[in-house]
Amino acid sequence: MADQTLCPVARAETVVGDRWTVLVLRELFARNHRFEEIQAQTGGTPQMITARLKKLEADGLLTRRVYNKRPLRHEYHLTEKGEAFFPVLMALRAWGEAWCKSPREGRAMNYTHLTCGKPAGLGPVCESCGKPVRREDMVGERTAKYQKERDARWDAFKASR
Amino acid sequence: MADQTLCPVARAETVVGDRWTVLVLRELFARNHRFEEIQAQTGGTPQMITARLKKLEADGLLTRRVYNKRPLRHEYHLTEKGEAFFPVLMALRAWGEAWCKSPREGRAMNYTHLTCGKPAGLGPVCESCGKPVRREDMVGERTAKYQKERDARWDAFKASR
DNA sequence: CTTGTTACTATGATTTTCATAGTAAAATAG
DNA sequence: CTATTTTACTATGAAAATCATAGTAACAAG
Repeated sequence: MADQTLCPVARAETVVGDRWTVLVLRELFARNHRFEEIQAQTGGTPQMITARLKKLEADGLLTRRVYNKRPLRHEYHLTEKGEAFFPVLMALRAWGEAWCKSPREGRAMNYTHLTCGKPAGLGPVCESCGKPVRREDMVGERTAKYQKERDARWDAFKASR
Repeated sequence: MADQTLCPVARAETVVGDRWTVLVLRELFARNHRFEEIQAQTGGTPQMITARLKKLEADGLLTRRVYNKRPLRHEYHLTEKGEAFFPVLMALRAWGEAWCKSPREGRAMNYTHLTCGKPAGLGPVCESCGKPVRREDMVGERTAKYQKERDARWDAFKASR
């Protein structure tokens, strides 16, 4: 865990400073827990995904859970440390929505703040009620366009074998 | 700008999904605007830094500003898009402080929330007054230990030439 | 007993990164 | 006025990571 610096950003980046790693985490937060789904939705090669899952496990962000013996199959689940990464992903999402898109492309996800029952928006606090949002107080829903995109990716993945 | 996906996280990662890029941004937020300082504090090789600065400029997160003609010298400054990345960096910092350190190592930075005059803490909202923190409402101060670390890195960099 | 499913591993070409060294264009020092 | 220093890079070649593609292993279903 220890790097050679006190800087928390540098520390964090040795763990999550990699595109594939972040995309894998995105899938885990989206409750896709299996290798195949993660591979299909991130578009990574098997060894990219294998390597990131191993490293994330070694770094304590996820655990393997057996869901089938014979043949032995695992699901990947976030630990507390992994779950704690949520605010970073939300901040990244907000920045991506605001600065990496043309307006007409539209959102990928919409979150509802369960505490107040209204849209949570992009910020660290709910745009409707102003309270800080926690993951467990929100439900995310994919927009139709984004859901379609994901379905298409899954189909394409399945077709290529 | 357009990738092949609507996902803002994936979009963002094509821009900032890289250790060096994030460390360069950290230095720019720390108001280190020159090549040498950035190189020294990130520990990158010249071409790592050159490449990231070029890409960040191409992606619209920073601009070059001439501070000396003859010889031509530039400073690198964040654009609005670059400045908007601040919440991500803060979220990453919070996660790094909370999960990538042993408690006895201590903080690297402490921020004071100018609006209320008290410590801002790690969260997206001020731990003292509860309001969302913006960059312009905060002053960060390096802890003595972290400042010393940075001074040492600078000295070592300077000594190696 | 062949086909399908899931989760990988193997391979070789390409690309990126790293460490080290060197260049260029002045400013400053002797 | 020559020699050193400063700042910002570029060049080079070895080492490591990544990519596309293909293949394997272990079982389940028909």
